[in-house]
Amino acid sequence: MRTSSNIALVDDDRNILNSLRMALEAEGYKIRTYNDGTAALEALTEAPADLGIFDIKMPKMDGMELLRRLRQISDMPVIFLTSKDEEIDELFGLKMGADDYIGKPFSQRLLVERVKAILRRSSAKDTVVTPAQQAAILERGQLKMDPERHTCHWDSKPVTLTVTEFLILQALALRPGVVKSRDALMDAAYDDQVYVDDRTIDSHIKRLRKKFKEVDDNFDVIETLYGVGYRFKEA
Amino acid sequence: MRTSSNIALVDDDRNILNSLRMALEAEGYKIRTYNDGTAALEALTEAPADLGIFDIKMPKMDGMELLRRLRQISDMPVIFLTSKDEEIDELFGLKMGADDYIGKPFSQRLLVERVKAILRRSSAKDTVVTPAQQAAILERGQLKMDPERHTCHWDSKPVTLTVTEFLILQALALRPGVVKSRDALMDAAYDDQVYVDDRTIDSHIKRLRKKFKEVDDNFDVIETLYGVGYRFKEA
DNA sequence: CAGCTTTGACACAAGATGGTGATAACTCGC
DNA sequence: GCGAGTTATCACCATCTTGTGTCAAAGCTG
Repeated sequence: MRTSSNIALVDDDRNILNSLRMALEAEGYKIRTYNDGTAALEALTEAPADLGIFDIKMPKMDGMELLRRLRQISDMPVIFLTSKDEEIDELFGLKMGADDYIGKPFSQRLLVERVKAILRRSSAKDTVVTPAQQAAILERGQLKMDPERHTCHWDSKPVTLTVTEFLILQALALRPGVVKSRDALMDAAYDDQVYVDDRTIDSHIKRLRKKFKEVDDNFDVIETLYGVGYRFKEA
Repeated sequence: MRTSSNIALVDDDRNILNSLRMALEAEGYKIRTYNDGTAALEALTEAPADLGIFDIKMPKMDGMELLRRLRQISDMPVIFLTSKDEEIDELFGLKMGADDYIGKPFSQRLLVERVKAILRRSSAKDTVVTPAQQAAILERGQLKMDPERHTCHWDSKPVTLTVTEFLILQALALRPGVVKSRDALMDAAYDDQVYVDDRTIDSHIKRLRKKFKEVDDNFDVIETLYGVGYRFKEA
């Protein structure tokens, strides 16, 4: 990855801190760790991060309070770590814009997935697709998609797409010529909380190409851009 | 390199001092070593360096204190060496502008890479490229670059660039007539932590020139400035 | 519940890319 | 014109990325 995201970990348990640091560094993120909310707040004031992962229960300043104060200076996404027996004021978290809760004990795999999901969203949010666009009939050359009927045609020949395929193709066709990263395509096809492997997008692209090849052997409208993503060929 | 950078090493362990001196001198840097913070501070007050590498734990004056005092007279970049069992006050480091932490034991190769990355950054930091600039369509004479589509045209003829090539050309074209050192180009194309050889930039420049020559035999917009870097020819 | 579809994940191979070192060519100051 | 220093170019190889086949899990239908 060319530019890696910056994550601030805050927990009073150094074991958790260390194991999370390792797990996330293995994914290529830059990690900063803090033992309590006070230190974290100061540091985040100095230098912002792309994502915060806060333990709820901490000495000096707990996660909630940390978030409350942080919100005065930043809108960075935040994941809360909660023990099952801890009282969570989920409403408060919602108001303050906590993006996720993960209950301890949690699997590192789960956490990493959530992290990816959240960072994916915040990095791709500049290219949001409006509901209106999603509902509108889409015509791009030989392609015609009708979301309402969930039908898709190529040269007036019907192509049966599954839901995921439909969403991915739609996201691509909506902006012909524009490269969509795999992250952006995930954003289009999946719920916010879900993160699937990058290669899953490849799988769907493969299935899309195959289905269209069956009605038109020369189908080549989905272009691959090595190291970047996919693109719907411009007219 | 025309003027080799000047590095101040401060550590109370002479073995570390010596091995680091050797490793860094092999890279062509000028090294000055000090055994404690007091001596280092005096010397740095007299004659500044381009980079400091400080052990955190030292007699007389530790690395933190050294940095604090140093900041009153200089903003040179600093790398801290930390033992795993040492308490790092990362916040302090952040405020004071420490640029990196390296935990002992460290590989010399790692350290040398960090050193190069930091010196590169600090020498090129005056020519930062904003994300907005990176996303904007760029037109300079016959050249047209569209980051969103990841397309590049010369006289309306398409030129296919890889990601790295695209970033380097973009950095050059963004400021026609301005010389970009290889360090600055690395900054544009690579993540902060990564350091690649100077020759790598040459390779990419070569590949760029070749690709443009293929569509226009008279292409000469990328100029070489002997001993300095590259420049996008001004209109 | 059985059978079908959809989906995500993985493994592998093929291909693209980019870093590196060597060497030749060049530039510049003297 | 010489020599030191700098750049161009080439080819190799390691690494990263992608396409595809396969499989098992999950979902859906009747």
